[in-house]
Amino acid sequence: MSAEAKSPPVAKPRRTQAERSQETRNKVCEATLQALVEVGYEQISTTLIAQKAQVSRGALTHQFPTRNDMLVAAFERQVSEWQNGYPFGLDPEKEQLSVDELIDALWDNIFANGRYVAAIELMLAARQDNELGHALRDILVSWIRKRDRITVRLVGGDVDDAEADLKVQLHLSVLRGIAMHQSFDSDPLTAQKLIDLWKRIARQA
Amino acid sequence: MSAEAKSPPVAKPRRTQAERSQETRNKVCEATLQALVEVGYEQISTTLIAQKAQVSRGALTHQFPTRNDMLVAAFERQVSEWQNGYPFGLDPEKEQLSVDELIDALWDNIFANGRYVAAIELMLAARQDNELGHALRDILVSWIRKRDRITVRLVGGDVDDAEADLKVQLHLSVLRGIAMHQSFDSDPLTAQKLIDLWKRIARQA
DNA sequence: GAAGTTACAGACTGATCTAACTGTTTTTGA
DNA sequence: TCAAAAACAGTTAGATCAGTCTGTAACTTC
Repeated sequence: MSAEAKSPPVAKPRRTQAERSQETRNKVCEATLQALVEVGYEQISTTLIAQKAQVSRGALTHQFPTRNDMLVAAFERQVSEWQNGYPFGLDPEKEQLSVDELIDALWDNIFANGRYVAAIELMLAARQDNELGHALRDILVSWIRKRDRITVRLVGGDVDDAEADLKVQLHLSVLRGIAMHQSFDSDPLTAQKLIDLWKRIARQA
Repeated sequence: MSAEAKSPPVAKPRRTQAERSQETRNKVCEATLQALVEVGYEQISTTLIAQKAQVSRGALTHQFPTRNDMLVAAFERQVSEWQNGYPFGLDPEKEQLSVDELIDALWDNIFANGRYVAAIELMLAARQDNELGHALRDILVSWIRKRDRITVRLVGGDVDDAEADLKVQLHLSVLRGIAMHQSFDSDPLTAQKLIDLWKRIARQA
């Protein structure tokens, strides 16, 4: 008699290939972003990332043939996270934010995290690397464009209003500058004080 | 008999050792700063710098035993340049600047130049390198402290006035953010527009 | 359940870089 | 004038790293 005649259709694998791939890619990207924050671009090597991600170097190179592929994927993932969290579940066509709310939302969702500076570091490092630089720039500009358009709407401006756009750019520049300050300054309270001061000033303008 | 008894005092050398040293160091530091702007930290190697500085690698390593020594010296030189140009020949105890003048002065003397971003890149890259990072930080904090104290006086604040100090920090953060923006943005006019907008807003506050 | 495909593991290689080292030239000091 | 010191030039050793390659395991398709 054959119990195996009616064998289970496929003997369901524990994890599909797609799942395995995705898991490895996730681990590598996450480790890369962490390493970027913790030890900086300079220290990143494929060997280090493989160790950090608890993945063999072979697995890493299989998923990301070149080091740049790995860096681009990590960058893309971070940008995606920013995109997914923006505009905070609001509908810019219907809802608007006060200046205070906008500043807090931008800061909390984008700039407060060490990963913003890590992204800057990556962009700076890749500035002159034609291949990597262009790849990162392409990812960035598409997000920037989207972010800026949404933000202008969020503060009640028109998409084509150059003046409103400039104001948004100033908001972003201020927070960017404070984020950079924070990454070097030892006192974590200074950043919040600067944000509060900026809120006060921006409210009047 | 001795013609050499009254020998010419020294037979003046073309260049003294001190001059030769200084010249080599100058060339190397200058080349390093240029390379930092042009090709970025990532691409900098002692070989490249030696070529760029028109100096043999031997001369370079003689003056700067390690790569870090070279980087630190270049950084120090840049900070010195900022120090020497500040506070623009004014006496902060007697003269004061308007908000507009302060913003222009800070921008023109520190932030406008690509070397500001280059310095940021260096600081970021060295963030986790204990040896290099500490050396750069030490150079930076001494200058920062001095700069901030002078700037507070320049706008008429008291050295111990926390509120005035915070305002200065915000000015610096805004310009820092705009400088970063500029280093990525293709349109060179945006920076000036942002500065003008910031002037308008800062004037009112 | 067998053949084919994809994921993974780890060793190897060539290129590159820093730091050390050896030898040469120039300057200095007596 | 001559010996010592400093500046300079170029080579080499050791380490690291990215990318390649070979072999194995897991999954998929027919």
